[in-house]
Amino acid sequence: MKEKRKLKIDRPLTEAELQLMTAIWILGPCTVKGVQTELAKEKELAYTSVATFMKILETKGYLKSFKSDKAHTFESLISREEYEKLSLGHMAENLFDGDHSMMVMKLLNDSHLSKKDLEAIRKVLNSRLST
Amino acid sequence: MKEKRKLKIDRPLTEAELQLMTAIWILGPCTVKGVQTELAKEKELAYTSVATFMKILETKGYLKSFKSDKAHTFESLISREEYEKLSLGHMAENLFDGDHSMMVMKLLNDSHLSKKDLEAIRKVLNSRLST
DNA sequence: AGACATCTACTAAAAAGTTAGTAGATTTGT
DNA sequence: ACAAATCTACTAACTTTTTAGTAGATGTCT
Repeated sequence: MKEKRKLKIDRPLTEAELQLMTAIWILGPCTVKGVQTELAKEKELAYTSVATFMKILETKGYLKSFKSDKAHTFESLISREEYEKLSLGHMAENLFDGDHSMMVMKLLNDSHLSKKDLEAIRKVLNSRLST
Repeated sequence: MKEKRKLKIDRPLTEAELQLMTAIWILGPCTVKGVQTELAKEKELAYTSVATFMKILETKGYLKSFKSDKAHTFESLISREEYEKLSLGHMAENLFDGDHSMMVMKLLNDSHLSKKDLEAIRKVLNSRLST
């Protein structure tokens, strides 16, 4: 049995926090400076602002940090995939009365999915159904 | 061509606002008192707090109100279905790089969907594919 | 070692979100 | 029409989020 650290997430990431985390997920272990640079593509933010957010995210349990040679290095404690899952679950609870299949239906009907997308989805669906 | 009022939604509803709107979607046109009562099942809130939220939601363009006999009656300007769609779109943008099909995949793989759910999804999928 | 750059910790302050009270207006029942 | 109840508008306070500055610590280069 694999050991599984469980991250307790009561509220989802705020908008700004999510932008930070997105940069961190792209970069992997990184410094404040690294995140600031990556983030700059989307949004300019003062070095100290980025640092503040990193600290907040650490306090909230999304990041851990350790002191490497010069600057602190930060590392995500939750993968993007995990967070995507949590986030979908949160949305399901809040907006779809917990019904995940409703969400799938809605996406199928409302999104502009290409034939290729739909085929890929069918493939996954079939493999889920054939077990 | 059907006339389509476009509701500009920059940010999604906040947690508390969504709870209000959920009550309003259940009730249809309603008063502050009605919403307070409906909401009480989930969360007790002072009459004036509910009134404040209604006003905020009106200012933000989610509700309109008109004075009926005694109290104001409020009415939603966006259906739950529309909001669900917007919300999914928002999440797609923020977390899935705009890729709706990724979201579907994730739901199929991560959610505990029953055989019945999966069959229903297949049905929708097939009808989307057969056009 | 001293000067310079960079980093962290602490502080702060504005904006948004959440919750509710007070007072004056309106309605209702008698 | 008057008293009681209810409603709206305005205000307020407290929390969280977002953003950044200042000062002191730490590391770098010569």
